[in-house]
Order: sequence, then C-alpha cells, then structure tokens
Amino acid sequence: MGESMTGMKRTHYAGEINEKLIGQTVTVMGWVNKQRYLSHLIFIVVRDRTGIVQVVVNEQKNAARYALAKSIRGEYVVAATGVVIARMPENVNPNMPTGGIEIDVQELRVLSESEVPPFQVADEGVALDMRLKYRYIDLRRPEMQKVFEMRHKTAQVVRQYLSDTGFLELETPMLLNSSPEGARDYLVPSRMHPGSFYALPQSPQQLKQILMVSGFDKYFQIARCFRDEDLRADRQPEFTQVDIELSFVDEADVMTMAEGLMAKIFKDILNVDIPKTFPIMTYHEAMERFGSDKPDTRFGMELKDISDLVRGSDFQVFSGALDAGGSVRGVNAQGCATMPRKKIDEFVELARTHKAKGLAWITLTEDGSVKSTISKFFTEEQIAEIAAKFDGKPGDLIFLCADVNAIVFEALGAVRLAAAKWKNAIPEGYEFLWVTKFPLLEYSPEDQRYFAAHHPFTSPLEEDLPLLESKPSEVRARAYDLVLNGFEICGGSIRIHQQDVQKRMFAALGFTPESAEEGFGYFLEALKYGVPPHGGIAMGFDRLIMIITGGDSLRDVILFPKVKDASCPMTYAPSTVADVQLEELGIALRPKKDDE
RNA sequence: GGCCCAGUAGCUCAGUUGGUUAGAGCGCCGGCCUGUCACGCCGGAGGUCGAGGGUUCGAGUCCCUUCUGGGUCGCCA
Repeated sequence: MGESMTGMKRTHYAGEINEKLIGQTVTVMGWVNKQRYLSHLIFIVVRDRTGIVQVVVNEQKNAARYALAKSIRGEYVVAATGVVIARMPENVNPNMPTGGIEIDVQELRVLSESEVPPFQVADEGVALDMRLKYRYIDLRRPEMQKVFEMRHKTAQVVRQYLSDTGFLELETPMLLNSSPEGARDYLVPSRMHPGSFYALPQSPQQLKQILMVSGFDKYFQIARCFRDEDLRADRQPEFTQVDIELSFVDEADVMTMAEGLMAKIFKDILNVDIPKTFPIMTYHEAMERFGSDKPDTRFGMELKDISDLVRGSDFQVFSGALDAGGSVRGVNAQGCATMPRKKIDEFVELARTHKAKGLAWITLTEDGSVKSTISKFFTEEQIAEIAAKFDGKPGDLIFLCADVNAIVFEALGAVRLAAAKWKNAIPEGYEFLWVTKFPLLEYSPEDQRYFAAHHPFTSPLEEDLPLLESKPSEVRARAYDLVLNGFEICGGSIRIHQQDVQKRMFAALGFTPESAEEGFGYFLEALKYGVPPHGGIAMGFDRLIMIITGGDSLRDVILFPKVKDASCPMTYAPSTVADVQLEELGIALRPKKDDE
C-alpha cells in the first residue's frame, strides 16, 4: 500500500530545513524515524540521507490528516508539505541540528508502508549477521550513510588528483584468462567455447603493463578485483583497488606520486596534514625491528636480538635454536608487568599460532623484584643484563622467543602488537611508512620451487641480478609497500622491461620457455615490441576508507559484503543454476560423494 | 582444512551449584495525555533457550554431534 506522489515535489532534504526557511512552504520526503503521540498532537520525525526534521500534525486543524498520521509507523515512507515554523524557545531541541524549527503540516501522504523492521535504525550494537541480511535497513543508519559518502568523496579526490597530474582513467576487461601463479581465480564459463573459462581479474596487472607498452604512459583505474581465497576481517573476495602505472619512472617517482595522492586525500577528506614525504625502511629492517613487513610505527616496543647474551646457556630451547642457525629475540611490553597470568598464557598461545614453540618472559615488577620463566637457567646478573638490553624498567614485561628467524619475527611481531593493544599504548594519528627491497622470491618446500613474492614481473634490484641463478632467495625486489598504521594500503614495484631479465625470472620460477609461453603467452609477446621502463602501485581502496572512517572491518566500508564462507547474507549468492544453463555451457556437475 | 569464541523474545542481553510457571531494556499492539523529542503513564502480546541426541528423578545450565555467525592459522603472485 502507498499513495502516489503525483502533485507533490520534494523541495528540500530534511537536513536542509533551517531557520532561514521560516515562513516558507516546503516539502520533504523520507522515512519515519520516530513518531510521538501526545493526545491531539502527533510528531513525526522524517529522515533522509541528510538528516532528520520534525513534522507536527494537529488534530484540531484537520481530523482526517490526524487519523492518517496516527496510522503511520516506523520506516513508512512519507511526504509532508507544510510551513517551516520556529519552535517556542522552551521547545527547542538543542541535540538536533534542525531542533530550532519544525514543519507545520498541510499535506501528508504515506508513499509506502513498512512492516516492523527486524531491528531499529537507531539501534547500536546490532549483530553483524542481522545487519548484513537486512543491509538495506542497516545502510539507513546515519553512520553508514556517512561512510559511503566519504567513500564517494575519496574516489572523487583520487580521480581529480590523478587527472590533474596527467593520468588517464582507462578501463580494462573483467573477462580475462586464468593465469598460473597467484591466488585462486573466480572462473566464468564460456558459452561460445564449452570447456573454456574466463577468469575475473585478481588485479589488472598484466593489462596495465600492456597499456604502458601501448604508450599511455600514465594510467589509473578504480578497479574491482577478485580473489577466491578465504576471508578475513581485512580481506574480501571482491575488493577495490586504485590501480596506477607509469612509464619512464623509478621507485622514487612512483613513491613521490603516491605521497602526493595521500596528502591530497587526507587533506581534502579529513583536513589532516600529513608529512610531504614518508620514511623509508627496508624489509630487512622492518622485520628486525618490528617483526613485521607492515609495522605499526605509532609505538615503539621494538624487537631486540639477545642471541649473544644467551649463547652457550644450559637452556636447551635457546641453545637449540641458536645451534640450528636461528636467534633469540624479544620484545619489551612496556608497562605490562601487571598482566595477569591468564593473559600471559594467551600471549604464549598467540605465539604458538604463529608457529613458535613457546614464549619465555621476564616480569620486572614495580617493587624491583624480577620473576622469570628462565630464572632456573640464568643468574640474576644475566637476567639483569638481558633486561638492560631491552631498556627494561620496573613495570615492564619482556617476552622472549627462540627459533629460526622467520618464526621469531612473526611470533614477536604478533606479540608486540597484541601487547600494545592490551596496554592501550597505540596513540591516535596516522603514521605512514614505505617498506622497500622485499625478497623477490620465496621458496616453497612443498612445491620444491621458488615463487614470486609479489608477481613474476617484478624487477630485481640491479645489484642483486647476478644472484638470480646462484642465490635466488637473496635477490631483493624493486618493490615497495606503503604501510599506514600497520595496514598495507599500497603495494607496487618497478617492473621488468627487458626480455632477457624476464626470461631469467621465469627460469628461476621453474618455468620452461614453453610453460612460460603457455601461461603468459600474450603478455610475453607484447614485451617483444618496445617496452618502456615502467612501474606502478595499487592502493587498497577499501582498506584506506576503513582507516579514514575509523572502522575495523572491511565490511564496514563495503555496501554488500560477503561473510566468512564467501556468501552474501542478503542475496544468498552464490546459488545453484538451472540444468539448462549448465547444458548450454557444456558443464556437468560431479555427483556429490556420500561424505560431502 | 585446523584452532578459539558466541548462539536465550523482533533487537540487545541477564539467567546463581542442574531444581517451581525462563526475566530485563528497547521494539511491537491497545488505551490515556495539547509541546513531545531516549516523552511519560496504564495494560497486553510475544520463547522449540540454534538443531539433534545423550546423562539425570529433573537440563537454558553437563556431555556428544551438527548448523549458523565471528576471529585466527593455513591460504591470500
């Protein structure tokens, strides 16, 4: 049920009604945020995307209209025409932007009725699955409207800035072909070619490089990307990145461009001035100091290597790790000496999830005494020496971990972050950091071969090129990540533009010329016809919006996000399809086995 | 695929050692109130305690299985 709006035309948004309009006749249209009945008066609060405004209905002025108003319920869509009037001083609501005025109704229509909604728009703390199932109601909340307005504005700033600095916004296809390496593809079957499949882009990587071959020189695209991998709070199967590529540039050129873009976004959207340039740290240094390639540098608690202090000790865990070529390192959780034993156990468990065998600790209590899990194996002097290495003070809690470096870094990196969160020691603000010179290749023991850490078109550092065949794991990449508050928000690299280097790269990855041709044929072909030196960067647009809006999940900044099993609670996608559709595509489904 | 946490009214939650008829706030329905605005007051409806099985004289509470959601490891060039 609902009336037509014929004859009525919206003149203002609810949030636009103000004292300047007093005496004017206006028409607002929107959702009923709240009704209040007071004997012969009814107050209806109308909400639209700009705000709310109160409409007054008086029984004595028109009984029929009053009866209609009385039937109105929450979330009905209504149209109201009336005169803007000033409220009597005692009736002003100072908590409401439009609290000084109200609309004295002359015409009221119900454009659409609403069932009682499953939750109230004003409710805080509604469970996520409810919000996602009824996302259209959830999105009516002013906070959500604000998030997506900011998302829009940020996209506008990106477009404006890049256009102004000579970039072209170009669209690449969504229907690509699957390529080896990398994440799982979302596949799209081809009706015209039964048995063949398109793949949705994981990123427009190869195509944007081809655009450089084509001479477009400076390209960008706000591109939807797809990866069929498991979800996380900061990972969705489809997401948006600002994809950028430039020709005739080196690392510094790309980084300067990205710094300018960030400065523009933070100024225009948040009115925050950020540094003109960001600090640069190598991957190696980031791991040594923070145990992470995306460290949150808003707080200290840096990792320290105490291998030399504990070498030759009777403590098997430490000496064993050292003998195996690993290290003993730790992190000083400053001010955490009061951490309850139960909480400490959780930290040990946290380290274990990151494959550490355990976690030792030294508590420097406020009264000057020292408690430690390793006191059996070390003298008081030795423990004092270790504590001194961490600049330990009474009230501190030092965590120690021994293993191969990769595990020590990862475990302590996680411990460092968790300790700072527990202690509430992470200050507000925005800390940017470039992390550079990532390893080019990573060895996979399972597959007994190297994989590209970034992608196979990332250029090695020129000085490391001779190691590509002899010591592949020591080759560093001309890659750079931009880290903001512990989130990787941009990643990019200078690409390989010389055919011979590209061939050596594929060889290092275990491809034969034939298998490389099979997997990347069209791309390798393109590289034969004049390739400018080029590089680029991709910005995780959703993550950036999440940080800008202060959210802690990507789901807060994506309209209709997927949940843990990659389904959509609102549309119920994915779904089965009719047999006839499968037949057209030449697809037969394998019958389910009993144990599935 | 592994591990951890949660699931009680439409929503958010409480529910003691396993013990009478499972509660609250908000919302919803009805009534009253001529300046409400988190309106107030009176009354009312609303429950397969996620599902299934088990232990027990007795299960929201204990055990097993399972489903749903969240977090995380693997995975994510």
